[in-house]
Amino acid sequence: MEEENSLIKIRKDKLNEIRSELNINPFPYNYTVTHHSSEIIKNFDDSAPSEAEVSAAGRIMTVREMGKASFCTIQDRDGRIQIYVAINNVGEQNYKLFKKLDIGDIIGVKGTVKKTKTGEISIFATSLTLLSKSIRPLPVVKEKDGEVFDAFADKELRYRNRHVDLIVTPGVKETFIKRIAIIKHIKKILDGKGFYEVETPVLQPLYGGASASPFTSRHNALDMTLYLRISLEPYLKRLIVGGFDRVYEIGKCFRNEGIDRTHNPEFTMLELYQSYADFTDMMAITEEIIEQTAIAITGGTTIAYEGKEINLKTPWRRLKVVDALKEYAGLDVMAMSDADLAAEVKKTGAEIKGDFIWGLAIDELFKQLVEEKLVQPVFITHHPVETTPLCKPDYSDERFLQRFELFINATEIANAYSESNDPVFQRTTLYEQSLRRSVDEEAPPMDENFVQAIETGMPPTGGLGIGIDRVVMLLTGETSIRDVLLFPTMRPQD
RNA sequence: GGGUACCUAGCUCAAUUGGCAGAGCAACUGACUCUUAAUCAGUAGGUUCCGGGUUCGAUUCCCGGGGUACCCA
Repeated sequence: MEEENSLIKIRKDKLNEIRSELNINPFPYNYTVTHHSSEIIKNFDDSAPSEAEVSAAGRIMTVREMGKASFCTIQDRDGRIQIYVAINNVGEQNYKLFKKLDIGDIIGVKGTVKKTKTGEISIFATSLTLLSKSIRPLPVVKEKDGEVFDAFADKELRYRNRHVDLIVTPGVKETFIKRIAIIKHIKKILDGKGFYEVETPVLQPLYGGASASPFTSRHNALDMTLYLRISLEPYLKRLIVGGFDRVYEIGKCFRNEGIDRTHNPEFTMLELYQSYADFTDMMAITEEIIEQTAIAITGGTTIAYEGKEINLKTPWRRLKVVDALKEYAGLDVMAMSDADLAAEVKKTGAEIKGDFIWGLAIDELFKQLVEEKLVQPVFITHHPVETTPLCKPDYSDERFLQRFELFINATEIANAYSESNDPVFQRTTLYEQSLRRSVDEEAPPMDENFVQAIETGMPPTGGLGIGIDRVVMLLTGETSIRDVLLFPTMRPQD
């Protein structure tokens, strides 16, 4: 148990005094709230002040005591409002209670709404009710004219104590409310197009749909290993086979890899699959999702991010991987020998796992030399066939795929395919991929049940994956994934 | 995986060349019936992230460990 500091001791003593001296239950069961702070301020009519009583509740954030009349500010679900507490209005017992309250306590207030002499709309309290006594002190953040003093600045403490961060750091709650709105809006768009939202297994006997190391867990009763999914793809495709012709899922995926500004071990993906569609249909859906959501959240299609201006107005540019290499890196990879390609890869400092493979070399060069330059939205298309076994080759040149990745602000936001549905081809490519496990530990194992599903017959299908956390970062201006995850993964403290 | 920086009171931060560990806010006591970063007077509050080492003496220098942030692969 944590050692008790003196501030907590003092607050526990006050808690006992409230019970024993004032005969007040510090943790009552409910309280009737008639108005929230923002409504009170919005509804206030200076020309005809109402004498009607309002009842509000919230957490005490500031206290200014002055003898027999004091001010405090409470914070509720959507803002703050000042409370005027005068002994003449609330009575002696209530005022004694007020003197024992601390920043962080949750109170209910009844009173009338008026402006103070200095013009601040306030509740002139007629009674106070303690709703919950706080015994652990909050960081004290002061604010004047929008300027914040003594901000709760230690990111480690903020992430480890997000409940505190949400209370005291301006804007944090708003970011997460935006996240909620973004996801809601995306669902609305897809629901409107006749997509069914489904839930597929998080715990899986085999994993696939991406190249990544999984988290491993164990089922005791079945005495078996289970993996946390690395993508949503394998089960959503089974549903396409099963006759759901349009499905999507927004859910957590888990990848056992490092943590940085754009990676958290658990993150949220949207994947959708549409029967009878191809990757160009997926481009149209991607454009609609991002553009329309940006308009709904930010009010327009131009967003400022890290000092750059990003224009999300559609349609977006489409550029083949090999053309992007020509344009941004000055490399005509189609005219280069394998040896030249290998030498270029080596120059970038990257390494190719296993033997030289033409398509993977081109993919690596793209990642190393081009990605960082793709600030405005662009669909990068036609990756080499070796980059994934789950996508159809393009009929006009079978060395390349009917695939795109969407880049915005040098970050991969979406990835889409004309999904592979030739079962003979699919069995071969997945088997070959599983063999790569000897040189690439991220290559997923062979999934016989998945191949059998494809063998049953999957319609031509367009598939799309969107990194929700990255979309939220883009639309909220946050530069770290940790600032758009309520509870980012942290190492244990001790 | 590599590099750099940071970790001091509940919070935000100081501490000169290695020389008594400090301030503001918060807390506590008192004054104050329209304050708003309230004000005024006073009081208290520390395992300087952890473990070693050098030294008469370490928050400071060295080694190891932990955590976080930023940059790079």
